[in-house]
Amino acid sequence: MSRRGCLRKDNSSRRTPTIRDVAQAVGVSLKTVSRVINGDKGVSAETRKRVLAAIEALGYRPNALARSLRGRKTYTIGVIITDITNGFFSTIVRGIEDEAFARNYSVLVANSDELLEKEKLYVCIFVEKQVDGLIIVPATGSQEYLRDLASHIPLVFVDRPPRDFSGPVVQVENREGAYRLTRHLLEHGFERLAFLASDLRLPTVQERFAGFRKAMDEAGIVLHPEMVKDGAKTIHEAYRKTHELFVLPLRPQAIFAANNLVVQGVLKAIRERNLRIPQDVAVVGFDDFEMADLVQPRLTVVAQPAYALGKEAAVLLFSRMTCPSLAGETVVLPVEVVLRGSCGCEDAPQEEMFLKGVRSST
Amino acid sequence: MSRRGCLRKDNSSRRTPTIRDVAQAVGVSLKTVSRVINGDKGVSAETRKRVLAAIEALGYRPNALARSLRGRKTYTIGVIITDITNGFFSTIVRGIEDEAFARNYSVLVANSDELLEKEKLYVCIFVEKQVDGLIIVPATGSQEYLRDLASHIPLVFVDRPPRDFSGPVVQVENREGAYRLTRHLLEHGFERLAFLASDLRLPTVQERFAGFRKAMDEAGIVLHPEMVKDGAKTIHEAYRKTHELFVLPLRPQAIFAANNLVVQGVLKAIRERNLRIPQDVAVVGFDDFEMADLVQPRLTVVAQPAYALGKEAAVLLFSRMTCPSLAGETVVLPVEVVLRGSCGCEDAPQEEMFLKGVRSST
DNA sequence: ACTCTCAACGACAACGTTGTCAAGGAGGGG
DNA sequence: CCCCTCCTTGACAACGTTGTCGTTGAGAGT
Repeated sequence: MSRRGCLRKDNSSRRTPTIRDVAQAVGVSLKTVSRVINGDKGVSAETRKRVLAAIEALGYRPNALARSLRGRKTYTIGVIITDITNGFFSTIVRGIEDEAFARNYSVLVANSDELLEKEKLYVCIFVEKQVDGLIIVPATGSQEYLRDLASHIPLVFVDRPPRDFSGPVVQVENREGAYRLTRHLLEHGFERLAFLASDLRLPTVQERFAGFRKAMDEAGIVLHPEMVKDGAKTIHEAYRKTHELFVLPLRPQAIFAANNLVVQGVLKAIRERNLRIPQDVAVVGFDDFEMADLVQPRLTVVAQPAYALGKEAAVLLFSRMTCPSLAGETVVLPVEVVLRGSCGCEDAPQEEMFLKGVRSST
Repeated sequence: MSRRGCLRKDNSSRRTPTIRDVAQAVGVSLKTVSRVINGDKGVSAETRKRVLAAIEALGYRPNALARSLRGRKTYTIGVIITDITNGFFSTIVRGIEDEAFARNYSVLVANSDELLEKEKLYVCIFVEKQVDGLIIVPATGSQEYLRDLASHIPLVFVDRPPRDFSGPVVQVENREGAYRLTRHLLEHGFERLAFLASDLRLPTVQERFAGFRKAMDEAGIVLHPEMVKDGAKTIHEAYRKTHELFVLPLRPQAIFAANNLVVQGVLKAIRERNLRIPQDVAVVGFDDFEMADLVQPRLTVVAQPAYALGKEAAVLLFSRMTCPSLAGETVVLPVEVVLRGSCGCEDAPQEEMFLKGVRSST
């Protein structure tokens, strides 16, 4: 009487329980348990109840990995932005996440830091992790490397179109917004306008510059090269570039800051120089943010619908995931010029509820 | 001559290639290809070269899902914060993501919106997705539900300790920071201090309030209940609560805003009332952020090392992942009181490089 | 010539699910 | 009584990897 056959099928050890353990406990097949978990029909009420009880008792949790491997669907999307720390991008991510959450999807996030290599690496990692779709804020450089991938996995770009590659993009009216804002500046009578940007190679920045330029051209104003500054990728760099602007023999009368980081650097430099806004120099920015409303004077900006940008990108991605035949659409969201004090307008904060007749006390 | 045996093993159709396709192409076993992919030894240079060539030719990419299922490791961690839109949390996430990236890990993020149910749901989803670890900013409520989970998966909390549950936490000196800042306010001679918070049930807020209170007690100042306001979870709510503070018969001389959102609401209300800071009312905040430096006067705050908070949490998580025996540690990071103008101090912005002798021009 | 070692490689099972197909029994209609 | 249908259930394979173990053959040592 050997001990052969005494198979060590001891499942009692501390291991996270699987569907097999549940089946064994109830005395049914794997498939039956699977059916209960997925709410499939074809299970008697009696059996279902027993299976559910066993699941509860054992503390069984389905393994999404196995499910995904089998079902070829991970319910996960990848999001690559340049830097989550930037309020504009974190708001986009929030828009995406909310939409994903509503559809039972999770979100993998990555910061590319505007580095193409990092972007590529993350794309590779996320693809290997079998994400069901990818939303990308393309870094400077060529997105040509995505060509092959695009036919295998749904892809959507946000904020900027990719380079050397065409795919669905969700972006804002950069040109139009910059054009309108610049015109407004010109209507105030300013002529020496400076344009300060993070990176003129960025599509968004190019569009904004085009709008800026168009307004200038239409007004017949010559734009001096030294009034256009590039490379202000951080607040500090923007701050430095602003100072450079002010040591010029002909100082700018107004500064167009091409994004939210730049405008903060500009503000900092101006404060340091004890210049008054807008009397000594007017300032406007592209992209609104909470604090733009709280500095003195309040900042005039082009407000971008960052949250909607993310949400629409997600909506577009999901629609392409269910119906890949959709052609590469481009969605352009409207922007709004928000006039406050920094452009030279008289700043009239809207009265809010609590001020109805209460303004008295100092 | 029947057609039996003519098995339809046609792998040429457009399907993403697997390790099997590579093996077939080269004429070796699955295992050999696997070895090449993983850099295992036991493969001749010749074979390795041919396998690599086939991988390249077929555009093969390993499937991380299958790998993870087999290897019981996903190289993914889950991060649950309350709202990525809040600069404090997005910076924490950045700290985590950088550390994860350095270790070849990816990050799943989720916003709980301070809703316990949402937090639970995400924990459940992430666990099912087999994340290797979890970093959580616990929402208000009890984290007791994590008790069972904690023995199965490494868990680290950031910013706040969980309730009804003990686990490793990475947080800042809330009490100490608030205490020091409050003392500073008292040294300016203010006596009627108001404390405005998002939610007094939050551990961080409780600690900050305790520090605030301690300073007040030590100074022998009675704290009137109406000087403590709760429930300012958004900028707008903080704004409203601030107005409430000002219709009181005895208005506060200084306001302690318990977080970065609150301080923005406070600022907005004060602006609207045309009060001067700090002459009419002083303002200080907990948590520093870029714009605190740009409002007029600049904001005096307790600066929290948000990035380090995230980074340390990740470091702690990874160390627990490799060595689960580690007891539940608590890491407390130091804070710094940053004196600027809003507390009543004379605001002296530090001279920066560009101002060396340039200040002249107006 | 024989054994021994070691490198190179492969067959097989397993990770935890779910889709496919088929079986078994109950019930209804002729 | 038989056939057909429907409901419930289960066996098996497959998803794409990798760990275990076994096989083969070349070369070294005696």
